[in-house]
Amino acid sequence: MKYWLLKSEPDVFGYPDLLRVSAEPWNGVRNYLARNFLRQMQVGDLCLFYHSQAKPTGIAGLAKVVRAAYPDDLQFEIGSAYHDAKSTPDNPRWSMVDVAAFAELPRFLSLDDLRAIPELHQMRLLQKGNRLSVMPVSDDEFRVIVEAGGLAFETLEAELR
DNA sequence: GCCAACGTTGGC
DNA sequence: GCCAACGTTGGC
Repeated sequence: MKYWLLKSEPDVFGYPDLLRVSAEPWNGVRNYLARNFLRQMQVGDLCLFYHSQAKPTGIAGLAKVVRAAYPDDLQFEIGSAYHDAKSTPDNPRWSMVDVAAFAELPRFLSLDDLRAIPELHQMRLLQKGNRLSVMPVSDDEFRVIVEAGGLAFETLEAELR
C-alpha cells in the first residue's frame, strides 16, 4: 500500500464535505506530475487530506482511494474551467480517482505543527516552492503524521484488512 | 494583495 | 531546442 497527500481548498471542498459524501471524484488535476501520481494510486491507498488557501492550512483527515485512475470527465466538458480541447476520448490526457473519507484527525495538524516535527523535515510538502496538489508520502512520514494527529497507526492498518 | 516558485506557451 | 513572457499556486 502507498500513501499520498491531496490538497484541496476548503472553501471549495473541504474535509467536512468529504465526510458528507460516499465518494468524491478527484477531478480537475491539470499538472502532469500530479496526474502521474494519480495514475499510480491503487484502491485502498490512504491519503492525507490537506487544506490549502485556508485559515489555518493543514491536514484535516484521511481519505481512502476507492477507485483507481480513470478519465477525468471535466476535460471533455465544454465551458468547464477544466475543459481541455486537446484531449480526446480515445486518448484522454487527464485522469481522476475516487476517494472517500476514512478518518478525521482528532487533532488538526497545521503547517506549523508539521514543520515542528523533526521526522518531517524532508517531507515534500514542506519543501520550498512546492505546489503539487497530489504527492506521495513515505510510510514513515504517514505514520508520524497520523500519530501526531491523534490516531493509532496500527489500528488504521487493521481496519484496512 | 503581494510575491516567490514553478509550469506552460510560443516566437525564433 | 532555447528562453522570455505569462499564468497559476499557495503561504503569508
